[in-house]
Amino acid sequence: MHEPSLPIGALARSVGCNVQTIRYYEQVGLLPPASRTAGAQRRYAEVHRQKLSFIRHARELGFSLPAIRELLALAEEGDSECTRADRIARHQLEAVRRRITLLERLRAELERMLEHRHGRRVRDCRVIATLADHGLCAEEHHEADAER
Amino acid sequence: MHEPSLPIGALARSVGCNVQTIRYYEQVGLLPPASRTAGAQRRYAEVHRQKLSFIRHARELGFSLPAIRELLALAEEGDSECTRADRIARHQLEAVRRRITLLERLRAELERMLEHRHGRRVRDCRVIATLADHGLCAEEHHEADAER
DNA sequence: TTAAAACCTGCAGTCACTGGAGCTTCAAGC
DNA sequence: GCTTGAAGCTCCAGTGACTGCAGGTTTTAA
Repeated sequence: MHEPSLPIGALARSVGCNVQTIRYYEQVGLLPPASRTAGAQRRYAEVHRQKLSFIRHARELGFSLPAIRELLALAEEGDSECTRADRIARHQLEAVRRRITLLERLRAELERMLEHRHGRRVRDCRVIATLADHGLCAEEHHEADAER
Repeated sequence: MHEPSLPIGALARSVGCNVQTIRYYEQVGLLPPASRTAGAQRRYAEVHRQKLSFIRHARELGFSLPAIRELLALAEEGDSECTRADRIARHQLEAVRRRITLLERLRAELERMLEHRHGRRVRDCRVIATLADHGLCAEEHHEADAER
């Protein structure tokens, strides 16, 4: 067996992240240490690629590193109940939904700002005015993000 | 005139942020320094409240601090052309739209993950499986966020 | 053998705050 | 005037998830 043969750069290219990120994941214990050549360079096996791919995919879905850590641990032991993983995913989904709602409001307001610009001088500028006077926006979006 | 009379805590409450944030804005030069009491406590005037409100509102809309700095400068001199402010807002709107598109995809995938869970053991868990195997997601959302 | 590309460690920086330690000042009640 | 507790002060470190750099070493192909 000569399995672990992927240098860090090739691994990075293969999952679409950069090398510092991989070293960072190793440092914080998300990714198990690679084996090393005589000259101390990292060489990765297929199992690393799979785990890293899992992590990156989860990151793209917006999971935090602590959440991913837990998901990885759950994935490891295939016997345990799925409910915990479900709960994490559901939590994430709710966060995503909240964020979308918020962003939709922002989009609406920005569009309104840009549509209604009638002045070409700042003093009549809707963009500035809207920002200056919170009362000008139709919906109130005060409630505080609470997220991120 | 006894204008500047608002202590930092009251100002914070009135715009819905916390006091450290206000001190931070002063530190990075977004908010002009408040006048001080004999005992060196900050006292704010109405103009500060307006400016801070502008900043917070812009932050809620997703503007970065550098962008806000520029918008504030523009708002200051009411004579200049509005186009710059427009460009900033338009740029921001595009970013918001991209973000929404991305998040909609994430939401769809998370929902799919959660709907199709048939196993109650991790080894059959759709959540874990989806994360482990990128091929399982219908749309591809690889292109790299590029945003935020 | 040589040269360039890729790798290594260690540390600092990013963004927009947030939190804490340890101290001082203010305002209200007595 | 005195006390007390809330609110303020400065300075510094930490957050999350990386990213970038300096200065050196290893690998690989020509």
